[in-house]
Amino acid sequence: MTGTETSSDPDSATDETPARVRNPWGQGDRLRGEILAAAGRLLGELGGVEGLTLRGVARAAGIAPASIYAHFADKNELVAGLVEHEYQRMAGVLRAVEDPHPVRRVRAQLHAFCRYTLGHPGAYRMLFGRPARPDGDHSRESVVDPIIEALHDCERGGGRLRLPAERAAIVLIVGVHGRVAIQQSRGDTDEVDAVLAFADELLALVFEDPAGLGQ
Amino acid sequence: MTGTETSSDPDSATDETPARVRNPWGQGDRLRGEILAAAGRLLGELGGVEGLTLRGVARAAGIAPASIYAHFADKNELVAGLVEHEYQRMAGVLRAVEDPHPVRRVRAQLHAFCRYTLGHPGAYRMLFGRPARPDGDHSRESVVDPIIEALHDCERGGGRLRLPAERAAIVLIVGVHGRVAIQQSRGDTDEVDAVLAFADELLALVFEDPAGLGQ
DNA sequence: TGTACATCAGTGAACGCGCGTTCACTGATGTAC
DNA sequence: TGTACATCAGTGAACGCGCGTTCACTGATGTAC
Repeated sequence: MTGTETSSDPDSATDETPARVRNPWGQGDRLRGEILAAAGRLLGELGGVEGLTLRGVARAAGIAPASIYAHFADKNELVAGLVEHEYQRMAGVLRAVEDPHPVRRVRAQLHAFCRYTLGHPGAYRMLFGRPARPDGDHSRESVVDPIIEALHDCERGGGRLRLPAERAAIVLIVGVHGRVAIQQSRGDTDEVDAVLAFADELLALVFEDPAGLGQ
Repeated sequence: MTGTETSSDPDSATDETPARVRNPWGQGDRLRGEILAAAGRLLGELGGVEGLTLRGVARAAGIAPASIYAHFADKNELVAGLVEHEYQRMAGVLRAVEDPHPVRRVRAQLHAFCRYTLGHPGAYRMLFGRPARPDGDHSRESVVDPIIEALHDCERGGGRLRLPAERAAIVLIVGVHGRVAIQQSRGDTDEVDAVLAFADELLALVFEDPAGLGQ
């Protein structure tokens, strides 16, 4: 329903968009954030970076296409900025997970990952569906490391893993990643429960004694 | 190195392409196959369906863009045809796996899936990276069912699974799927061994007694 | 206090390009009589 | 055997469109003297 404009000029926001007030002196950088936010919204609507255009982002942000160039050298830089932006949002969600009980923490981390990526398919596809990532592939540190940490805590608490914690963590997020990807490719991102159940199943597999997990 | 054309007309195959001989009377359908083959090649070069254009396919096939319309109503139909085409190729590879020993068969199936998808990143991304699939989602039958079959054979042979065979099969291909996706997103599709090792790890997790797997 | 000027945030119109699609056509191969 | 015509595989040129990008600009807000 985004293409229902009646104007002949697709750049103008005809439907009484309230003519954005310009940012005050010295705060021109704020537009950068607004552009990224608009691009992020668009990412959600489009389901990925595929149909993302500078003109579309400008339209969504209520500015002229040319205005983007004050903040990003070209389209590539916009996309790179968007990748970083969306990556930080996701990493923030994972970092926010805390639970004194280590097994429950791992579980919560996996669930948070599932919920967030299912809720943001466009961002997910942009971040994980392409050989274009925040440089140095620091997704490892932010996504895997907290899980390794929690698994170590599990072992200290007496839990017995069937794999070294490092490998187990990878099995967990890789598996969950695959499950989310499949759900996405079905276009069925509302069906969260089945994905969470899969995460639990995987978690049980990684421990020697699945029965004792809950305690 | 595909864009090194010196001509001003990007549609003409300037670099002495040998001016394709037209198909004989009554065999016009052969062009359909040639178009799909050319599109498949392009898919590999582009790493996905993203940059695929009718004009590009025509160039790769050595025909005029207009000639495609004799075989596909529009671009969507071309892509749909390509999905079906590539899907059949992949399913064929999996179907070809056979081994009397059921555990080895599951392993070979997983490895075949890994090898094929790593070797065809563009096709993989087209097939699994989007809510556009051969209708009815028959990927389940062709990919998962052979694995379920083999797992049942494992059980009949005395192997003990930690999960019902149906769930175990899903854990296996979903996990392997995730692993491949990550490898793809790193752009590192030559590193096959690590992916195969992951598949083995997952396979061991699914059985009660990993040690007895080999026999 | 006034005024000339610099700086800032952002615009509007234009550019050349490759795209998907249409349409009238060409020339070789077959068929009817 | 000849000839008129139908059918086939495929083409070339053109169309309108949205795209990324450039460039000269506008008008408000600050600073120097």
